[in-house]
This record gives sequence, structure tokens and C-alpha cells, in this order.
Amino acid sequence: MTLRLWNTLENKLVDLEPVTPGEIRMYNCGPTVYSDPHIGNFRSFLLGDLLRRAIDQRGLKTTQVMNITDVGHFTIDDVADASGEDKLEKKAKEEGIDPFEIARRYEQIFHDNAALLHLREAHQYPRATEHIPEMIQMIEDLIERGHAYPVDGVGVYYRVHSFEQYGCLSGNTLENLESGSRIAVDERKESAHDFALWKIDDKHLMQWDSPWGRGFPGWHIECSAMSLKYLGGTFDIHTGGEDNIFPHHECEIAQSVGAGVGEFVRTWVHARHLLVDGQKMSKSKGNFYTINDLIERGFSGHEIRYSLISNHYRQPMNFTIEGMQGDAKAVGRLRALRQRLEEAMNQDDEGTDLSEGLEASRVQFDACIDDDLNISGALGVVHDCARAIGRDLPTGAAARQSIDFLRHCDEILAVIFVEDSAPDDVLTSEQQQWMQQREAARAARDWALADQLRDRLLEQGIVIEDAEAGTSWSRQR
RNA sequence: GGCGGCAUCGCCAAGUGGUAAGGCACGGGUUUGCAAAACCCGCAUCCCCGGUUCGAAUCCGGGUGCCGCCUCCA
Repeated sequence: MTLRLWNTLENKLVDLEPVTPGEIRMYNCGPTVYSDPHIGNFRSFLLGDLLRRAIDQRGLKTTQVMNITDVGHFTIDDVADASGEDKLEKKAKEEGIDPFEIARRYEQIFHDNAALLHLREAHQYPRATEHIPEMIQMIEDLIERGHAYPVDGVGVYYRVHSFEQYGCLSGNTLENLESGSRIAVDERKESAHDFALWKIDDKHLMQWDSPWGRGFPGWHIECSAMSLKYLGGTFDIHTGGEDNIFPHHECEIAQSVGAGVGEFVRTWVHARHLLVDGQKMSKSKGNFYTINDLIERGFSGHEIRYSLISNHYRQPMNFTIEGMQGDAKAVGRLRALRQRLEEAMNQDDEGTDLSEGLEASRVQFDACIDDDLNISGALGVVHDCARAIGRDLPTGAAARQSIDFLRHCDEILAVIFVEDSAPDDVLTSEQQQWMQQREAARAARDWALADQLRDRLLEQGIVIEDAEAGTSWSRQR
């Protein structure tokens, strides 16, 4: 009856036991807002959403925080060999506008996409650029405690050798790192593995004053500073993509614990990467689908959501359009059942009582969710149950009971009862004419003409369906 | 070299000692003017070898193969 999650820190399944009874505080590593978020980003954000929904459903108070990374970031080696360019700035130069403007624009796209995929809104979306003082404060604390040191004209580095637990999350202990090191050492750093907390660079477009000179914060410090501010020193869950385990989250631990916040995060949960057509997808390779790409292909928000959550978050997922089509069909059947039930609900009650079977399914469903968010298993329960319901469609009260069951499942899944705010899609006037002509032909029982018009529409990617309620169309995909 | 993960039907995938969920595709059927949609029926012994056990996809040992991370990356 308790939610169990795979904790990267302990490398095992752990029961979720709130730091503060009855309350869960969760931090989700959010978007870097310098380009369109892609489906891989959203797989990770959806992990946060599934957790949020599961915790909400279990009656715990949730506080969910997702950061907006609106500072671009050099790597320290990029700085060292001068080959790097901040991505946000590169984009700003390319598009000839202010980097803050770009960041706001992509932040809006992120929020729009999140709404499209029916993510519940987090309680806070703190922006890195609006928390520079908090970061500076934490860096000062780290220097004071001997965990960091400034280098004149360069910035501030974290002294990894001062932090014994370094490597506790990723297994990349200093010993392990040094044995396989391939990093060129910057002689201004005490150790090759020291990472930047503050960087000084007068060419950088986004800059702030600091005790060490005008510059910008290192990549990892924002999450330490903002999680402390909004969730407190010790909190329950921190999520992100698997690539964040090292260095990002490892460094966060070093920073937060080093700054004296205490235990920091109890449970670290990481989503595995998503492949597209069997290949690793990355921003630099450009082989990625954004949410908008899939919308343009005719898929709707709930279908994309279904597809992205239907694979376990700790399994690598191979995204393909064929798979997406299959998933769209599967979720479509659930929605069709919902519609049939909503109609049957108002019909006369036949006196059947499905409560026992539905309750058993509900218990199974909940057990799957509790078991490290086993959505695939949970979907199995739903489909199984849906087939049983659809076989002999109940009416009246029994239909309502069935709907209640589906609603319960959909509190987590959010694919059956959600309504997509799809952009208006209209047929051309010619296509509309064909539709009308076909209706007339059908009324006149001129099947040959009707079929001919249907084929013509299909050639243009319009699929026609005749139902009792009337004829509808959709785009082929 | 270091750290970690995975291998179940054509494809996706659940399953953690008791005799293989579910989805897609496919085949057959009900329905339909014909289609579509919906519904019904059918469809696998779990990478290899050895071991533990009354019993293993599930545990142990050894192979083989695949993948991720090791300072851009969800």
C-alpha cells in the first residue's frame, strides 16, 4: 500500500517514507529553455507528473517544484580551450535577439507542451536567473566551509577532494574517475574534477555582479540553491533524466550537503533515455521529435502521453512512429468505451452490480502503481477490465460504477477523460464539397459515387467514418 | 579502464519460486450498403549452458549479445 521507488542512491527499491509525515516534497529537473523540448525531455517530465499524481492520489500533501534553466552553460573545458559557446547565446546571436527573450519564448513553449500532455501544474517553476543572490549565498557558504575556492579572474571552483561522499550517487568516486580520466587538466584548478560554481567571462551576454567579479553561475548550483529555498534542506524526491546522475546530481549533493543543508534528498529517481528508431536522440544530433512535430503528424496530446508513459521509466524506450500509431489505437479503444458507458449510464438500470469485480481491478491497478510506477502492468489491468466491461455493456448504475473505475485509473494515466485542446483543423472547401456530395449520394443510395468520393478524400489523407450519429472525418497518420 | 542496466510471441511489454497479463500487427467472426469504428474468438514456455528446488521466465554460477553514464545532453 506504499509507493515503492527505485532509489538511484541506494540502488534498490525503497518505500516512500515522507520526511515530514503526510507530506511529500519533490523537485523535478526541468527544461533548459533554449530550444523546443523534445519527447525525450517529456519522458522525464512525465515521470515527475506520474509521481505527482500517484502521491496526490494516495492522499499525501505534495509540493512539486520544477526548475526552469534559463542560463545557458559552458562546460569548464569549453572555457579552458575557448571552443565552447553558450547555447542560449549562440541561439540569441543566430536569431539576433536578447537571450532573455529567447528563454521566455521557449519557456512558454514548454508550458504549452506540458498542458498538451496533461501534466499537472507544479507548485513552483523557479527560474535560475531570478535566484542569483541565493546561489551567491550558497557559494559563499561553501567557501567558508572549505568546500570551494575562488581563482582570481576565473571564478569559483568546488573542491571535490574536500567532500568525502563524492561519487555516492553515480559510483564515480574520485578514485574511479582518476583511473579512467581523459580530461585535460586546467592548472588553475586544484583537481581536474573540481567543477565551477561561478564563472567570470566578460564576453558572456548574461552576467551578474558577484563578490568574485561579474560573471554567471555554474550549471549545478541553481538546483541546490532553488531546492533549498522552495523545499528546505532535506526533501523526499528528486527526479531527472539518467544523464543527470553524473555530473549534475552528484555535484548537487556535494554542494547542498557541503553547504550544510543536512541529509538533502532521500530518494533519487531517474528516467532512462528514449531512443528514436533504435538510435540515441540528442539535441546536437538533431534526430529528435518535438511534441509539436507529433501534433503536426496528427497525434493528439493524450495519445502522445499514453505512448510516452506506457513503457517503464527505468527501461530504455525505443520510440517509433509505428509504435505511436499502435498506442494511439489502444488508447482510442479506452476512450470509445468511456463514450459508450456515458451513453449507457442514462439508460434504465438492469440491476447488475459490478462493484466486486471493479474493486478487485482497482486494487490490482493501485498495486501496479505502488510497485515503482508499473504503468505497463497497470495498463494491462485497465485493458483487461475494459474488455470485460465492453463485452456486455452495462447500463445505469453499473455503467456509472465502470466509469468511476476508469476515472480512478485516469487520475494517474490522464488519457481517457482528458480533452485535448487541439488546434482547429478544417477541410478545404473542395473537400467539404465532396463530403456533402457523398452524403447526398448515400441518401440516394448511389453507393458507387459515395465510394468514389470516399476514395478521393482518402487520397488526400482524409479518413471517413460513417456512424449512426453521422459521418466524421480524421486525418490519416 | 571505472560505474550501472537489459535479454519474455512479428513489434511493444507485464511478470521477483507454483505452472506465461495486456497492447499493436495478423487470421477467423458479429455488425455495416461496402468500409471504418466497436465487439467476440484464435495466436509464445521466456538468449545459451550448468546448478539449487517437489516445482524456475523468476534464485545461484558461467557464457553470449545489447545498451547507458564517465563533465553539451531529459
